[in-house]
Amino acid sequence: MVVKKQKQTKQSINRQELEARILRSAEIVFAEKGYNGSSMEAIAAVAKISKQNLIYYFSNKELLYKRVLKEMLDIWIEKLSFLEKDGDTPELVIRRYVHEKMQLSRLYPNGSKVFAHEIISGAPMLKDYLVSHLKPQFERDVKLVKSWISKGLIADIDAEHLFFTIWAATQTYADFSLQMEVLLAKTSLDEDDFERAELAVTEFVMRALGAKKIN
Amino acid sequence: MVVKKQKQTKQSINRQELEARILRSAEIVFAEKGYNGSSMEAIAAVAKISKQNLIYYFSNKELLYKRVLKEMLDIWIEKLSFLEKDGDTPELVIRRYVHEKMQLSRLYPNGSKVFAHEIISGAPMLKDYLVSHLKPQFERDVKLVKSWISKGLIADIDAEHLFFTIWAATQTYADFSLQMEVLLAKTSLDEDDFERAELAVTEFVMRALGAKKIN
DNA sequence: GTTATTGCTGACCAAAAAGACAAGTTCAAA
DNA sequence: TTTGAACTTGTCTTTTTGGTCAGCAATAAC
Repeated sequence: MVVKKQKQTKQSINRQELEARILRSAEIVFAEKGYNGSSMEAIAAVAKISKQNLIYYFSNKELLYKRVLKEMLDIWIEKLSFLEKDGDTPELVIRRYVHEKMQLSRLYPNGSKVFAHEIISGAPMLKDYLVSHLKPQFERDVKLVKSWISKGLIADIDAEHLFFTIWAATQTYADFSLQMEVLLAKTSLDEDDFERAELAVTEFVMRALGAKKIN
Repeated sequence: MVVKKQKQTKQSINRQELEARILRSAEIVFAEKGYNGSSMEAIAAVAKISKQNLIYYFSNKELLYKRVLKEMLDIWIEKLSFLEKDGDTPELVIRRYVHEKMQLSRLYPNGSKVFAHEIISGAPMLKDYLVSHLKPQFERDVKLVKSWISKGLIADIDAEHLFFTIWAATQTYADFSLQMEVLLAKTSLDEDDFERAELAVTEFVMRALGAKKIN
């Protein structure tokens, strides 16, 4: 693919910066209010621009929403490729996978929430993307896990539901953080909470795999 | 508490029925669209009454929404009391807990989704209830698990995060059912899927507890 | 049968919000 | 410095939606 070299004028730099700021702002508002509850005006206010200017950059709400969703999903798909490098044990691969997923919950809680809202709502804007992008990766990853099982490298577990469980257990630290904050009597989850969470989840998963050594 | 005996007229019976139908309808719409995205008109349409009549029964949207939420939470709190009967092993108690939670995901997917939307959005209408009702139960249950650990009945796991993981892993079968349907190439999760899911989740949790026999 | 209560509906209103449009402003290239 | 393009804003229209209100209809009480 040919990348058109764009001259970096003052304007184009501003444009990029402002677009990024808008996307971050939209993420915050969509995460809290969902698609329908978020007004362009509210997003503009967070981004500190006028509604009209927001519309200039993203001509309508649906488009903006889809951009936010797609950004999040692209990050996930990139970071969560289940790559088996030479010499990696299944244990290490899965351990790394849990770690990465947990990082994403910590670093992108808002994007994660937008995604969650969307899926819970029946994914009206996302279904096709799931089929075309997520499903192939899922099937590949499931196949790999099943091959580990058949080679006796890990315990005989349900591969599909292993993924569902890992996703749920990690994603919950983004989506349901408020519930945990209430139950743990904290104003927000800090570094330590995430570390403890990752340790706990990793240990659960490792035991499920029948790993011998747990540390 | 004195229960006022209400005469069961034809009207009052209809009222109860219609109220229940409205609540079920509201649950469906709120689950799909969230609070802001759900219009009273849409709820009325599902319940097959006029918007004005809906407002006659539930004078405003917030009230209706809170009723739906409260109904769901009351069911949860009732079904998920972590009761230790005489002779129950920790293993059995937790096994039953997972089973109950899974049942709730299967039987009340819509209520579960409404709850999820609410928590993800920062629980604007629910925070107080969480503090007053859920937190005490959580703390009691955590305490019990910790006592099991100190008695050496189960492995030394992180009690708080054990609950977070169980909740996430079970709730996901209600909230994220669409994602699974896409990935498993099904139009809806059936009895078998839930059975398989429960088996998988139960096994994960049992292994995490360090249970000797797994079946 | 008459009256009072409960249940229901149509006509409306006010607020919110998406987005169109036109006009003005800033900036970069010639 | 001029010119055209990129950027920004104020005004207006239309649609949606939560909710009111007055009145009609069905039912229960007497």
